[in-house]
Amino acid sequence: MKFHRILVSREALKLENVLQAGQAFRWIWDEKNDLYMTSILIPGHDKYGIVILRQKRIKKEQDDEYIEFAFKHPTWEYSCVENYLKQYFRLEVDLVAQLENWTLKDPNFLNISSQGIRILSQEPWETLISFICSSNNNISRITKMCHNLSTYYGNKIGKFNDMEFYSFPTSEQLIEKATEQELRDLGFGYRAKYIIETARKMIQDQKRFNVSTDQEVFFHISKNFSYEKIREHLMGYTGVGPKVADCVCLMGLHLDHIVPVDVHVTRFAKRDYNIAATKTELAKIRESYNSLNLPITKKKINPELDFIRRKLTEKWGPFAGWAQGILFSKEVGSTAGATVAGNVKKRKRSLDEVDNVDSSIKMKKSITAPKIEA
DNA sequence: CTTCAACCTGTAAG
DNA sequence: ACTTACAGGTTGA
Repeated sequence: MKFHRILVSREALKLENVLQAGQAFRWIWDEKNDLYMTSILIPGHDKYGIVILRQKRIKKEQDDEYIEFAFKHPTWEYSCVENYLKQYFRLEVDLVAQLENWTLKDPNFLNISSQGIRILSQEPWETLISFICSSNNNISRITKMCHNLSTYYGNKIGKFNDMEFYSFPTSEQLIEKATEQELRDLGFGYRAKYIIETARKMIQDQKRFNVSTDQEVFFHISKNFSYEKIREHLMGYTGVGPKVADCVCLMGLHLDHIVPVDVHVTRFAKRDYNIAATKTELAKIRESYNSLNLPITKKKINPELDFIRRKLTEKWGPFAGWAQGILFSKEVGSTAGATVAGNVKKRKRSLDEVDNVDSSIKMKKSITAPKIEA
């Protein structure tokens, strides 16, 4: 297995804080070898492949800082994987410079490190389903759900280190193979219905936009719609409210200025920024969705949270979503009370429990319990 | 239009 | 052992 390097500082990217901290849910951490592994689809190649990443934790003096990647796929060249990873990690965005920029505008950033937290550019369909699963849920279980979707409804990709890898299922595969009851038996709870209905609507959207893949549907709406229209469309799926829609916009459709507002963001927005809307401002927000003719948004939106979203985007600028990622991590870390400064919660998946899935619905423990790193 | 209970499940904490 | 609270929300009344 040959590893290739991509130069990037740990200040700009820390795999441990990006790959398993609530943004992506299908990276597997091999604790023993300190590797991160997943299956990915590179546009232009029809088959999924396996990517392996690693990053040294300690930097020696005057050493270059880099991440390393290896891969397994019939036709990939190292350069196309490198290009893919560069865009997956959005390395064209200078995180250190952005942090400086936020610090200038916002004193709250004064003593904050980036922790190497970046916003990823993920596959939108997978992002949508993952974040539908995220509602009223914890990272450990979301991770488990995403892996189970792949294992039960995706395609077998191949093995690495004795571990079987699967693709993330398309909407078509979900409709073909999964039922609501089966997903419930797999532990999805009330989200089972959301997933089935979303997959069904996605198939309809493919017809409506005259395309044949999930990805093309997202490409279409992202290319032709404004942010408000994109969100309106996303909230047309069952189980998708403003927060999930914004997560898809930010992490799936690279709308970098979008700030998904959840309970943690709401907390620090009020506490640290004193953000509170007046009645007039709330009325104005409602009015804006009326005049733009966005009935679903109007129905699902919470004007108070939408106000917070607007204010934070206004404050932080074009990469506000990235700023949110850093503060969010800090907020969750401190509320969890179990992380040291500079480290986010880390979770692992053990190697031996993943394999060996038979056709019967058994699932449950494919992921080990969350582990907090000291 | 706002408010609020209900919703599945796994796990840590009482 | 047994109970309760909570987790990056959304829905429907």
